[in-house]
Amino acid sequence: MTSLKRPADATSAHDRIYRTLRARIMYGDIAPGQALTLRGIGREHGLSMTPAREALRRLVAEGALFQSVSGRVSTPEPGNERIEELAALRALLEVELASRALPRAHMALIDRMQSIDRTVAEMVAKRDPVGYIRANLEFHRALYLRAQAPAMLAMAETVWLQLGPTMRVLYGRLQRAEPPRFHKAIIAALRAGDEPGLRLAIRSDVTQGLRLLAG
Amino acid sequence: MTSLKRPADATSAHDRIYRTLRARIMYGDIAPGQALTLRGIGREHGLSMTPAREALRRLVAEGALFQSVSGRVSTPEPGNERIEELAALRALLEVELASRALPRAHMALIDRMQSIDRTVAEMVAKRDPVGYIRANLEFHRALYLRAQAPAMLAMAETVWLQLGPTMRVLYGRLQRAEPPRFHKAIIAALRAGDEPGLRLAIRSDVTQGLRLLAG
DNA sequence: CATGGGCGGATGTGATCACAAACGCGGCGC
DNA sequence: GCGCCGCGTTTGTGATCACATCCGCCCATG
Repeated sequence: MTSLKRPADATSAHDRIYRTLRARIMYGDIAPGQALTLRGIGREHGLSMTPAREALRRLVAEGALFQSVSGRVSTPEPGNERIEELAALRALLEVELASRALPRAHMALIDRMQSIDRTVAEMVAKRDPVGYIRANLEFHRALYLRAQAPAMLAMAETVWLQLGPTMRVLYGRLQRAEPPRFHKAIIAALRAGDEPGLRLAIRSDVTQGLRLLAG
Repeated sequence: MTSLKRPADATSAHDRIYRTLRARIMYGDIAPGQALTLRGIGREHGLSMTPAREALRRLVAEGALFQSVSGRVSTPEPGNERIEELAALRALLEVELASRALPRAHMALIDRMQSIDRTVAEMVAKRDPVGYIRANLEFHRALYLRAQAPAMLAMAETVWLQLGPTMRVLYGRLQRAEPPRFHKAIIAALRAGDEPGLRLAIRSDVTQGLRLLAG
């Protein structure tokens, strides 16, 4: 564990740990309730506990991880009321983001979204939950990037992050290999420049999967 | 600086630093562009740089502080487009929070909000920007607490935090001692149970001050 | 055999150290 | 007098250590 190499590192070490863990959590690669230890995370990345501590604390601050009173951190197991609230936040933020992106959506973007949607369908067919969640969020992010609203997009991603572990069990629960129904409606509304239709389609798509949890 | 007694400490040390700094930033007690150093913050609290580092990193993660490429942290000096975006976020989140709180707003809550509003007016008369911002946010928080939506409220507070240093210069800029015009409209809508009116009043109150910056 | 106490390992927290990079100030050259 | 270079100081980063606490497991006891 001797610190020697420092090969022109673009980003700091804790940032690498942070990004790695963040991606794993957001895309449902970690099951709810899983415990994470400072020394364990550090060892996995060949680093000491210092960067691991900062990465974990940041994820806790963002609501991606839960910290018990004794300081142990683990991925959260949110209750239904919290899931519903996060879904409502997704709807609120993403409808606004889509609405702002609509006037700037070129044809190239719509084509790219359709391509991503095909990837989503592939992942559904392969029963790959992590790939599914990643592609699905990529579909949304591609649109929202056009909204030119970085703070709003960051908030939406924070919500995705908090929903990550839940989305895993959720999309593992729906066994039928059905791709998201509302993506086609989203693309159609984008093509038509139909703002009310887009808002409804986004809201439906975002709320869709989460609804069957409460039922 | 030797660690001696830790007698039933309710919260950890970095949390105390975090809360202190967070309050100072949110209520506009720190001017934009002010630099903060790890050793300086630690020394101010009689602690080493370790807890200071974690508190600062958390505030950076929440967007309350800006970190330069060299790692130095300072309070941000946001551009106008970012301020507008944050104001839009306030409107989006707080209208929803108010709408959810409306059916649960008892008479006692409305009375308390009126009392807080008098404090706001006092602070305006005393030309106390920090007291003004604190009382004003307390007015809003009292209402939103009734929404029973902790994640949404946390997001709204994060936006307040990011706007803190800006609000200071903003409310320092409007020299006339005028209390917020729309608080009365908010209270009236609450009394009447008028949801559309409440949504409009909240949106107006939130957007009011920020508008004159762009003008 | 069940249950509770105690002990050892695991874990988080804060302090301190070593080091590299960045900042700033003063002196030197023009 | 003005600008630029260089060095000392400041600052952030990661590693390591000391310590208190927590968790779990094993064994003794009823």
